[in-house]
Amino acid sequence: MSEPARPQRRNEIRQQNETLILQAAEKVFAEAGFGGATMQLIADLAGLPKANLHYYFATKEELYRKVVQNIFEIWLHAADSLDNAPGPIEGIGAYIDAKMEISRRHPDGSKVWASEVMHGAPVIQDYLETTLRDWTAGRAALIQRWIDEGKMAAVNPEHLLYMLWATTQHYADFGHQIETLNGGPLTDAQWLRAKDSVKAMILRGIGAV
Amino acid sequence: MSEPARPQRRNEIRQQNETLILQAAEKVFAEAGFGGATMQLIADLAGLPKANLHYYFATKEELYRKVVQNIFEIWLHAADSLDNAPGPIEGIGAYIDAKMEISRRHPDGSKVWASEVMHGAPVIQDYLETTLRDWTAGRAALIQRWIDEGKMAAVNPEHLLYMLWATTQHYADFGHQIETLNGGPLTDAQWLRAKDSVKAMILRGIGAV
DNA sequence: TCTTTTCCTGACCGTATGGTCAGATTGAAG
DNA sequence: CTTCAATCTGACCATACGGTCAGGAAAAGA
Repeated sequence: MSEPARPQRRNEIRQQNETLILQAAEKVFAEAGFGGATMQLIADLAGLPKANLHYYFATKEELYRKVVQNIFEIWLHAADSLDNAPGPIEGIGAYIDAKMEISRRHPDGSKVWASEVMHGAPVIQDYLETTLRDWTAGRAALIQRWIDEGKMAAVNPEHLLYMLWATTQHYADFGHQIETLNGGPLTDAQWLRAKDSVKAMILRGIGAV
Repeated sequence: MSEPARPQRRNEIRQQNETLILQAAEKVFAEAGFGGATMQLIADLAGLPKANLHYYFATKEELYRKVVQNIFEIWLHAADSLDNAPGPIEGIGAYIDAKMEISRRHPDGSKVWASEVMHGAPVIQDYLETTLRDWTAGRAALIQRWIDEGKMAAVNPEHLLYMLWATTQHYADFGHQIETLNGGPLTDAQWLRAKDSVKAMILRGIGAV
């Protein structure tokens, strides 16, 4: 085997421990916020001594930055569904599907992102001003094109994007509230219904039928 | 004058300092999160010595609890617009107006609430399970009644409520992101457009026309 | 095998934070 | 004026946290 299951190859040690730490960090940052999170908690969750964390990530800020950057990557790739779609029904429908799936599979990441933005984006302000800004402008233009082609109602593209973000991420960021009102975690069927409800209301709301 | 402008009446001293501290606390908690906020920061913002804070609020947790409870009150009263409305156009329209206004006027409160829920509602879990649960059930029934009367499409009432919360609160919680994309704070006209966009998309989305 | 580089970690340090307290100050009551 | 209770605050304390470091273990290279 050239790729053994429990190896101690140098390359893999680094890779393995870094992802281990990043996963633990994402969870702790999501649950406690940046200020409430402690390196000791992250270390315990990762099953490593605290000093080992500082070997891979010099400071708490650096570790946090990596966590946020990872989330941002996932976020952006979710938008591939929007592009190359013939119209809003397929494009926005698929985008909602993708974002709802992220809310379900990566709720911690969503919370860290929300927390970061709520606190004024001290770490990823530059991303907002460059990458996200360009991204938004591009998709707004795409939506405007669909409007001009008579494929949907003349809604404001930016506010439509905000609504898409808000509605889908709500199921992650406010998942605890939803679970409390629901009397427990959403089942597969309930997630499906949530997704369908969101898609139905938004697609009808933008006149794409 | 029985109510002088700068009095030092015992009653008013307490009242005045408590609200002063609560306002400062709301801002600091919103900007830094519970873990990142410090009593010293709150004291400085309130213009009082730190020890004075502990005279009015024994612990950081107690102060935080009061802040969250205050927000919750405002939240609930915003729903009066829903009740006693003849139908969804007036009721939900007014509710969106009210919640958008709160997002504009009390963004800090909204952020503290979001943060509290995201971290698993350690402080207001009982409120979620009692007050909010009853509240939600009542409004869901109201929406269902409108559906049964043919005044709107047969959407899922709970998911409609989630969409209303998510969309309106997004303008407070993610206000920094929106401002960055917008190139500055929203003007009066832009807030009006935001409100109208949200109302138009949601009302059309639920088939209330 | 010997050397070098990477990885690992217990013990430690300086600082910041939440909270305390004794005593001063100030308004109310008689 | 005197008394009493409420209000205020500088100084202080114990703790917890982020971060450091010297030195040991282990893999890679020669």
